[in-house]
Amino acid sequence: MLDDRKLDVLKAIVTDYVSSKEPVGSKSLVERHGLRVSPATVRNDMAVLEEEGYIVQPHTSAGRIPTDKGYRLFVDRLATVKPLSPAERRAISTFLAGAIDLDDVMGRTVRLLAQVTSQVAIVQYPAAPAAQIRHVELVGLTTDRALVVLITSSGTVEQRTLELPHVSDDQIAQLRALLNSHLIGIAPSAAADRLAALAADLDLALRPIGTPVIAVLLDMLASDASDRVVVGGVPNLARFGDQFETTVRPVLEALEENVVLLRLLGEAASSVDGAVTVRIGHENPYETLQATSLVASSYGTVSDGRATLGIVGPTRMDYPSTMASVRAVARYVGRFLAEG
Amino acid sequence: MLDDRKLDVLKAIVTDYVSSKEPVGSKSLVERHGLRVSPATVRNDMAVLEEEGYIVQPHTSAGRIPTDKGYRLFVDRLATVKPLSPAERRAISTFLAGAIDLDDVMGRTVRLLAQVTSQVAIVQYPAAPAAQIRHVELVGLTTDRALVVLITSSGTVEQRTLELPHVSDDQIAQLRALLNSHLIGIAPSAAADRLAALAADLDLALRPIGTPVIAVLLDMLASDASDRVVVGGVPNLARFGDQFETTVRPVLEALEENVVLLRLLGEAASSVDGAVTVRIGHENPYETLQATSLVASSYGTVSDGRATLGIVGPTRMDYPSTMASVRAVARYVGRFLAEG
DNA sequence: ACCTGGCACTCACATCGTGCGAGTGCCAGC
DNA sequence: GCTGGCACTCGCACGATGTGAGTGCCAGGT
Repeated sequence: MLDDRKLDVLKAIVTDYVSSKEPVGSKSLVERHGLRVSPATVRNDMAVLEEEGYIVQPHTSAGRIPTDKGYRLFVDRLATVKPLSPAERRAISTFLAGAIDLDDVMGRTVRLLAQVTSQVAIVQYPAAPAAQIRHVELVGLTTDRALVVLITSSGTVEQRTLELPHVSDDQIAQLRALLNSHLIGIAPSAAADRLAALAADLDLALRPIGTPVIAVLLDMLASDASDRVVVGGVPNLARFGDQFETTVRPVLEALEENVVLLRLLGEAASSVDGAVTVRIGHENPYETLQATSLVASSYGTVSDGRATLGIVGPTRMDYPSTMASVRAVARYVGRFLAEG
Repeated sequence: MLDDRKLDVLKAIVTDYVSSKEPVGSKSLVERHGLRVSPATVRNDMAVLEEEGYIVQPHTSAGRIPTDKGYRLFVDRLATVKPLSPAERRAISTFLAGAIDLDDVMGRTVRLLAQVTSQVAIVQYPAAPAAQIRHVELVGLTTDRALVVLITSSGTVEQRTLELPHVSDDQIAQLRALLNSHLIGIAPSAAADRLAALAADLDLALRPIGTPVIAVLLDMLASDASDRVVVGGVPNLARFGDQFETTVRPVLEALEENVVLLRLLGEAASSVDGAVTVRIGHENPYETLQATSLVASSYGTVSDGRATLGIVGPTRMDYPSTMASVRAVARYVGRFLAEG
C-alpha cells in the first residue's frame, strides 16, 4: 500500500501546501525536498495517494492538496515535533510573571497562546472540584438588596445579588455567622445537604431572609467555574479575509456561543492527560466548523484546577509548531497554577 | 447656501445609500423619493453639495455618496427619530428579567444591543465612585498564599491573590479584623490615607503580612471597575467581508484592546446625560477606525453606577434606528440598575 | 432667477476570446 | 520499478470591446 516514499511524498505535500497555501505539483515537490526520484515517479505515487483519499486535486491539471484524511495521517505518523524558538520559550516562561488574579492568568494565557500560534485561542477556566468552602460573605447593599459572596480554598470568588424583604443589619450578621459556622471547611459537594438541613430548622426570625439566601447559595454551588471561557486572537482571522464564509464567519459565530466552545473543548480533552488532541475538519462535531481544525490540550491537575485550552484555525495549519506551542503553554499554565 | 431642497436631497442621498450601499444618482433619487423637480435640478443641487463637501463621487460619472461631513449634517439636523418596532420594544423590556448578577446584566445587555442594532456592541461596567467599603475579606489559601476580597456598598466585589510569608490563621484573622474595623463605612477615596496610616503603626507581629496586604488593597482601591468592558455581536462584522482591511480588521483589533475601547467610550460619553453621541469616521480618535462610526450613550446614575455603552459600525449605517436602539437600551439598563 | 429637456462625454464594469504555463497521465525504454 | 518524453487539460491573467448609468453644460421656457 503506502511504502516509505509515498509517506515522504505526503509529508512533503502537507508541508509545502501549509507554507505556500497553493496546490503543489510533482516538479516543485522534487525540487524543494531532497526526493531522490524523478517527478514522474512522484506523480505515480501521488496517483496512489489520491486513490486512497489522502490528497485531491482542486481541478484537473492542478497540483494536489491534502484532504482531512491526509492531515490526519500526517499528524499521527509523520509529524516530527518542531522545537520552539528561543523567543517563544522566553515568552512562554515569563508571560505569567506578575499575574494578579485568576482572571488575569486566564487573560494572559489566551493572549500568549494567540500570539505564539497566530490563531484564535480559547482557554477554559480551571475547575477545582474538591475545594473547601472558606468563607461566605453576606452584605446588605440597599434596604431590600443583598450580596452573597462565596469564597473557596482554591481562590474562587463567586458573587450574586438578590432581593430580600426587610433586611436589618443584625439579621444579616446573624445569618452570616450561621452560614459560616456550618459551611467553612466543607466540600461543596457536601454543602448542599448541609444547607438543606439548615434551611429546614432555621430560626423563625431568620427564615424570610435565610430561605432565599440559601437558595442562591445552592445555585452557586451547583454552577461550575469551568463553564467560563475566554477567547483571544480574533484579529488573526483577518488573514483569511478571502474565505470569509467558509472559515471566518463560522468561527466568529462559534466564539460567541460559550456552549459551543465548551463542547468543542470538552470533546477534545476527553483524552489522555497532557496529550495534545487534534481534530481536523470534518472530525469536528459542528458542521459549520468543517473547514477548521482544533488543537487542544488539558492543563492543570485535579487538585489545583483542571481544564482545557486550545486554538482554532484552518485545516491548512502548521500542526507541528502549533501542537508544540499548545503543549508548552498548557504545561506552563499547569505548573504555574500548582506553584502559585 | 443650502436651502431646504438641497437638505432634502442630502437626506435622500444618505437614506438611499445606507439602504442600497451603492452610489446614488440623480435619476433614481427623484424616482424613489417624492422630489417634485427634475433630475437635472437635483444634479445642480448635488454639484453644490459636493462643492461644500457633503458628498463625493467615488469616480467620475458615478453617483454620489455622503462624506463624513454629510453624515454629520444628516445626524445633526435631518434625522428624524425612527420609532422602535414592537418586537424591539418587547425584547428591550424583557431581556434583563432574571439576571443573576452584574456580570449577567452586562452580558445580556451587550447581546441585546448587538442583536437589535446588528452591529458590534460594547458595554462598560458601571462605576459607582461614591460607594462605601462594606467588607474586606482575607483568606489563607495555601501556607504561603492568601486571597484578598474587597466588597463595596454598590455590590462591587474585587479579588486578588498574593504571596505572604509564614501565614498563620490567627494572624490572618487578626489582620482581617483590624482592616475591617478601619475601613468599613469609609469611602474608597478616603481609604487610601487611612490605610497608609494603618501601615505606619502596624503591630510588629502583623507587619510582615500586613504590609503586602495593604499594598494590594491600595492597588485595588486605585483600580476602577469601569475599566472593564464587554463586547458582543462580533459575527455581525461578517456582513462586511468585502472591505476586510478597511473596516473589519481595525475593529477586530480595537476590540481586543480594552484601552482603546475605553478611550473610545470615554470620549464619546463626555457629553450630556443620557444623550446619544455619534462619532462619525474621522471624528474618531483612532486613525484605523476612520471608516467606522461609534454610537454611544451613557447610562445609569452616579449613585447606582454610571458608565457608557454603544455600538461600532460602518459609517454607512442607519443612524436613526441605531440611535433609537442605543438610547432605549441605555435607558432601560439605567432604570434596571436603579430599581435592582 | 430658476427650472427643465436635451446632448455629448466619461468611466467602471461585465463579457468574451486568447495565449500561457503549470501540471497531469500515459507509454516506451532503460 | 524508475525515468524522460510527449500530448493534453484547464485555470487564470490579460487585453479589447460594448454597454449603461451618471454627469456637466447649455439653451430655452416659465
